[in-house]
Amino acid sequence: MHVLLPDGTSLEVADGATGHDIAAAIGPGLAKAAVAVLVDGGIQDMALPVPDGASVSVVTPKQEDDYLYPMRHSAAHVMAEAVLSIIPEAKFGFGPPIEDGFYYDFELPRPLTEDDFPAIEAEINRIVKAKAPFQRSVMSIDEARAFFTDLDQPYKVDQVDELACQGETEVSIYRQREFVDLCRGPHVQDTGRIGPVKLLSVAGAYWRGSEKNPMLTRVYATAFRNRTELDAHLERLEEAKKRDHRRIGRELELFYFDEAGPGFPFFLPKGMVVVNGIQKAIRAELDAMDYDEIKTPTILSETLWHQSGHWDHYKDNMYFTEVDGQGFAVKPMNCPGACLVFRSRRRSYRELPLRLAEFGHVHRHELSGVLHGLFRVRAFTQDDAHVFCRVDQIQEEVQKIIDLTDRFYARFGFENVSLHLATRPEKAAGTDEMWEAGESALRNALEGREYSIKEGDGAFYGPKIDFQVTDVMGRAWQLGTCQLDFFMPEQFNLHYTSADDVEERPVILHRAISGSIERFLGILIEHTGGDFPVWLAPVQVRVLPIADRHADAASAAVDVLKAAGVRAELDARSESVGRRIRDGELQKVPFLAIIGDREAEAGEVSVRARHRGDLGAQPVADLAAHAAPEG
RNA sequence: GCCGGAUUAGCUCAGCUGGUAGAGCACGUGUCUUGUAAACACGGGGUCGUCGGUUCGAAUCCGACAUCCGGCUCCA
Repeated sequence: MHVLLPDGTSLEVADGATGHDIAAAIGPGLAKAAVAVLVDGGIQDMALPVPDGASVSVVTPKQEDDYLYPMRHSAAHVMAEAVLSIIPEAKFGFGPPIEDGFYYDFELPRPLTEDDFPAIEAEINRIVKAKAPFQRSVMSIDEARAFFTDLDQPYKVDQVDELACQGETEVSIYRQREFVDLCRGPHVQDTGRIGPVKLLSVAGAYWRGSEKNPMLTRVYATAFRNRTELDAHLERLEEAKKRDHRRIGRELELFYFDEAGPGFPFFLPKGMVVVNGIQKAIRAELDAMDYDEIKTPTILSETLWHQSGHWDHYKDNMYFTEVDGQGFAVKPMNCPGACLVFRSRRRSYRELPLRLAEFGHVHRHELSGVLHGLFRVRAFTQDDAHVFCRVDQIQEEVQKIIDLTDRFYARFGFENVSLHLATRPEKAAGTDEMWEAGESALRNALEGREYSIKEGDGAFYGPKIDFQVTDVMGRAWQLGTCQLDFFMPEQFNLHYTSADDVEERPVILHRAISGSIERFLGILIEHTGGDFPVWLAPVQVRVLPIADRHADAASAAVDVLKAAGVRAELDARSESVGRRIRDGELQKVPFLAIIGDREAEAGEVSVRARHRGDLGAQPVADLAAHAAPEG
C-alpha cells in the first residue's frame, strides 16, 4: 500500500503498516522522536494501522500543537496513576487535555490540597522516567462494564453505559504499567515522551457538569515540551496575577468591596474619574449617532415584571421590596423601563428608529460563588440602548452599531475584535418570518466582515450579535451585544402609527457597547495593567517641587494645568525627589513635572513620562497641551 | 448554591506541637531641603472575621455563620 507524505511524495509500505512502521521507513531518527501521527488530518496512535492511500504526517515535539494534545492527555493518565498510588481508594471521572494544560476529576475519601502536590509530582516524575508504553486495546461494551465494575470505578462504568447509549459496541482502553483507563486516545508512545508536568490547583467539579451529580475533586495541571516553555507559561500566569484588577483597583484606589455589600462595588474618587471618562466617551458616540438619553426608575412595581416576563424567567435573580403594601422589584434589566417610555405617548413612524439610551444601574442576585471582582458583580451599570424600529430598518441600525463598537473599542486600545452571530434556539418566541427576516438583516449587516456563527445560541426572543475583544494577555472577553427582540414589543403591546395610518408593531434592538461599565473597567485595568491612556488617567500630571522654595512655582504650574483642563495635583511632601518619583510611577501617573531652580527661573517644568523617563524641560503650557484630555 | 482553601495592624505576611501578638511597607511627628524608582529617627495602631463550644488557659483545637480566593454550576 501507499501513503502520502507532507512533502507530496508517496511512500510504499507493507499492508497494515502502523504509524510507527511509516516513521521507521522514513528514518530511524524520526521514529525515535515520533509521538503520534496525523492521518488525513486526524491524530492517532503510533501503534495503530494506517489505511491505504492516507495522507500521513508524523508528529514530533516540534509540531507543538499536535504534540501537546496527546502529550497532555497522556500526562493526565499518568497523574491519575500517581494519585491512585497515593490514594488507592480514588475513583476516576474524566481527565482531558484543555487549553494550556489538562485536568483530572477524582472522587476521594479525603480532601486533596496543594500540600499533596509535591508527592504527586514526584510520583509522576517516577512514572515518566520509567518510559512505560501506553498500550491500547479494545473491549466490547459488556467486557468493559465488567472490567471497570471489577476495578470498582463507578464513573468509568457510567461512561461505558453512556457510550453504549450512544450506540457504541466497543470501547478502547489504555494501559500504562498497572494503570488502566477507559479512553478514546490518542496517546504518546510511552510515558517518557511526556514533558515537564506541574500541578496548578485543586477545585470542585460536578460529575458530567450537573449539579445534581456528586461533586468531584478536580486537579488542574499543565505540561509543556520542555522546562523553558513550562517556566514561560508559569511566568505568564504570574504576570496575569500582577495585572489582576482587584489588586490594581486597591493599589490605585479605584474601587473596593466591603463586607456590608458582597458583590456591590464601592467606587473611590479615582475610580470614578475613570468611570466618568468611559461614560463620557460613550455619550460622545450617542450624540454623534442621534440617540436620546433617558433614565428609568430602579424600583418598579411587580406587575410590570409579570408583564415583561421577567417574573417567570428571572425571578430567582431579582431583589424584591415592598412599598405601601405593594410588591416592587429592583430592576435586573432596563428594557421594561424603556418600553414604558416608548409607550408613554402615541408614536409615529416618523420617529423611528427611536434610539433610547440609558446608563442603567441594574441589580442581579448572582450566586455567591460566582462573584469575581468587577467581572461579576451584583449591581452594575449597563451602557444600554433600545432602538425601536421597523423590521426593514434593522440592517442599517445594526451596521451603525457595529461601526460604533469598532470606534469605541479602538479608542481604549482593543485592537482584536471578533463578532459572533447567534441564531434561533429551539425554544423561541415570535414567528418564523420574523426570525428569518431578523437573521438575514443581521447577516446582511455583517456582510464583508469576518464573523462566526453560533447556531441556536440566540436568546429565545431573537437572534443577536456578540462582540468580543482580546486583551494583551490573549484572553477573550465578551463586551458588547446587539440583540433583536420580537418578544418584548408583544408583551408591552407596543405600536406606532404607520404612514398608512395603521397601528404597527415595532421591533426592539437591545444593544450595549461595553456591556457593563464595571466589568469594562475591570477588563481595561487588566489590559493596560493600570496604565490608563492619558485622557483617562485619574491624575494626569503630578507636579513635584524639588525643595520648599519651589513650592510657589509648583503650585502655580498646577493652576496653569488645571486651567487648561488637565487633572493635575501637587506632591510637595518633604520626601526625597527620588521617593516622590517612585510613588508617581507606582501610581501610574502619566506625567511627573519637576520644578527646581533652573525650571522656576525659566518658567518651565522638567517632564518625566510614565515608564519612559526624563523628557527634558518644557514650558508648562506645552505640557498642558500634551496632557489635556481628548475625551 | 456546591467542593476545597483562606480570614492576625490600612496592605503583604510571620506566629512550630494551646500559655492572652510580631515584621516590612503604609500612617503620624520631628530632623533633613532634596535633581529623575525607596533619606533618617521616634511614635500611634490589632477585643487575631463573628458567635458558640472544649480547656485551668484558645490567634492556635471543634462547630455554625459571614466574607474572600480557586473552580463547578449559573449568566431567560
